[in-house]
Formats: sequence, C-alpha cells, structure tokens
Amino acid sequence: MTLVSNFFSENDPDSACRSFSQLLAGAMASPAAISAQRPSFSALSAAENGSMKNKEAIDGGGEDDFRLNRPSGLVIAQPPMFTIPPGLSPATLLDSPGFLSSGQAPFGMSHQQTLAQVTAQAVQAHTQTQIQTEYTSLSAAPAASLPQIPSFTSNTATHQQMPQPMQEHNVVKEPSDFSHSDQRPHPSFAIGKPADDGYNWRKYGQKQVKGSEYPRSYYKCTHPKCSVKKQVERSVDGQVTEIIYKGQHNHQPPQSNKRVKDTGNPSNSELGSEAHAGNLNKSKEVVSSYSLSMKDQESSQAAPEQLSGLSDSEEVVDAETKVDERDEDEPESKRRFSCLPNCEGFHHVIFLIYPIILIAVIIHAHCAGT
DNA sequence: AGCCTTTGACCAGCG
DNA sequence: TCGCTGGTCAAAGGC
Repeated sequence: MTLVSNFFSENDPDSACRSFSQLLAGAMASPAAISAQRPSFSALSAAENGSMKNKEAIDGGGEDDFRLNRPSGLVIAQPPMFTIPPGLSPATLLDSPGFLSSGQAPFGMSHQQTLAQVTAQAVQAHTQTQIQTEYTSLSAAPAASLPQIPSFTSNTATHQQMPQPMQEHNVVKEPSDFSHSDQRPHPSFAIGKPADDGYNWRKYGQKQVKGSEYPRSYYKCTHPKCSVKKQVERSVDGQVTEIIYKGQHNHQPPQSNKRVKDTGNPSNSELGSEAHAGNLNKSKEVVSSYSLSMKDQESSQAAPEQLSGLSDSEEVVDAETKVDERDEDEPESKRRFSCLPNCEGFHHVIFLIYPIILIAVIIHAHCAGT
C-alpha cells in the first residue's frame, strides 16, 4: 500500500480527488505506457509482433532465445498476483462497480484495503522472485513479456511483466513460480504426479529440452477415446514449472476418489474438473488447450475461469470460453470471475498502471463460509 | 495381471 | 543431405 499510496501522492498531490480512471488516463498518456499496455490487453497478434521488436530493442537485440518464436507467449515468471484474465481492459476494470466503490466491499474489506494488502504482497513476492524473474525473462520467458513495458526494465527493479495475449497456436503454456517460500506450490502440483486436473494421465516420454532448465515430461490422457496430451516441466525438486495442454478432453473427468485422495486437496481436482467440464461437448476443429495457473496462491482456490486468465483467446481456451459465454451479455464493466461453484465469491481484477509498473491485482472475495 | 514410469531409440520438421 | 531439436514409441522394469 505504501508503494501505491506513495506513487499516487508523489505523482499527483490531488490524487485523493482523482478517480482511478483519471490516474489511468494520466499513465496512459505516456507513449511508453500506451505501447506497454496494448499487448497486454489485446489479442492482436500484431501487438505481439511489435512486442517482439520492442524486446529486442530492450535487450539489445540479437538474443537468440529459442522461446521467442514459440507460439505460446505466456511463459512469464511473475508473482501470483499478476494473473490477468483475458478480455479485460484497464478501463473496464477501473470501471468495475466493485473497484470504484468507495464503500465497504460486500466481504467486509474495502477494495482499497484489499488492494493495499495484495499490492504489498505483490511487491514482496516480486522482490523475492526478481532474480528468477529476470533470469526467466531472458532464458525462458517469451519476448512478449518484456516489450509490453518497454521502459520498465531500465527504470526500475520492480518492473512487472504482464501476461501475453493468447498465442496463435492452440497451446497454452502455463508457467508456475513456486520459488518463494510463501507461495509454495499446491500439493497436487508438487512432487509426484503431474498437475492433478481431474483426469488420469500416463507418462509416455521425457525429454530434456534445449534451453529449458528442467526436463519436459509428456503425458497422455489415459481415457481410451481421448487423445489429449500435456507437457509438464518440473524442476529438480519436483515443482511444476510449466504445463502445456494439447487437445481437448472429449469425456468427463473420472469421478475417482483416489484422485482426491492422492492430492489431498479436493478443491484442486474440482478446480480442474470444472475447467474441463467447460470443455466438454464442444466441437472444435482446432486443438484446444487450457491452462491451470499454479502460481497464483489465490488461484489455488479459485475458479478455473480465473485460472485461465493468462490466456486471452477464448477461441482456444475453453475454460475461458466458459466465462465469456456466461458473461457474453453482461457489460464488460461488470465482468467478474466467480469462484468455485459453491462459493458466492468472485474475483475482481484491478490493473494498476504506473509509469514504471504495470500490475494486475486480483482481489478474491470468498463467500462467508470460506 | 494390469497399469504405470523410465529411458533409449526412432521419426519428422526445420534450417 | 546433414545435423539439430522436439515429440513419440516401445521395451523393460516396478508397483
């Protein structure tokens, strides 16, 4: 909160009298800010292309990172709070009734208070992972993550990387960052079986991929009529660093208690199942994929809709499609991301755009029972 | 016995 | 054509 309040006070003594929209407008007045945010909030591939160029400019160019050309541009080692659901613009978020509400949030904490907490956590988390983040941005993260904030890398140590719009290919890469002690991986994503998403997987291969720190494991869905595959990269300590889903389940997730027992966390299985349930009975020619965010400490309890937020192409991200379908007729400004089915809570996603930091904060409002 | 993981070999795409 | 790389196959072994 100190960071936020300081920023506002330093940049505008009258900030107390200004709305976030006004602040945003001011931030966006900067060409850097504009160029920085466009790729983040747009699915335009052109923006991504531009971002690539920007990255080269930032990095001095010529960095031959094999991942730069990979279609899945979502690999960003970022603190958990920065997951940004697709289809949301800063203005949309800032126009959110919940966000603009100056009163108490329905869950007993004002958004300002929540924002303060989340922001503080974000800053702390980012500080802890900065080294890894920077490393990843060079060696693992697609260029798309950096160019969105062209001036950030050089201006501050607290620069943020934003998720990149959905790639043109139907593969979603889902990185995870469990390096910080206060954001331990979800048990089901930790050592042992691949990320428990409610389906059964059989490992059919493992390969040490060039440029990747960790070996990549290949899994197939064990369902006889399902050809979904996924690739999992796991660090030496068993923590999942990245999951790539390929394909689309054409069956219900097995309703096995064993699965729940294995993970010891039914909510996660439910989470995965929910996401996959959204995939069912959808006929798509394209290979679809979806993602499970494992690095969002809040998302460990969150709805799949939010988990898919790293991607912004609902045409290929089914879980997200589920959201879009539900909110299709709802004004964008009222969009929010609901929690688990039995939870009345929802997520507000707030973008904070500073001249040097672009942060998305997710405020998770649980139902009273949780 | 069945299913799983492991792991070296093989294959295809690309420069 | 050759080498590199990512993805897959399939035999072997474990549970």
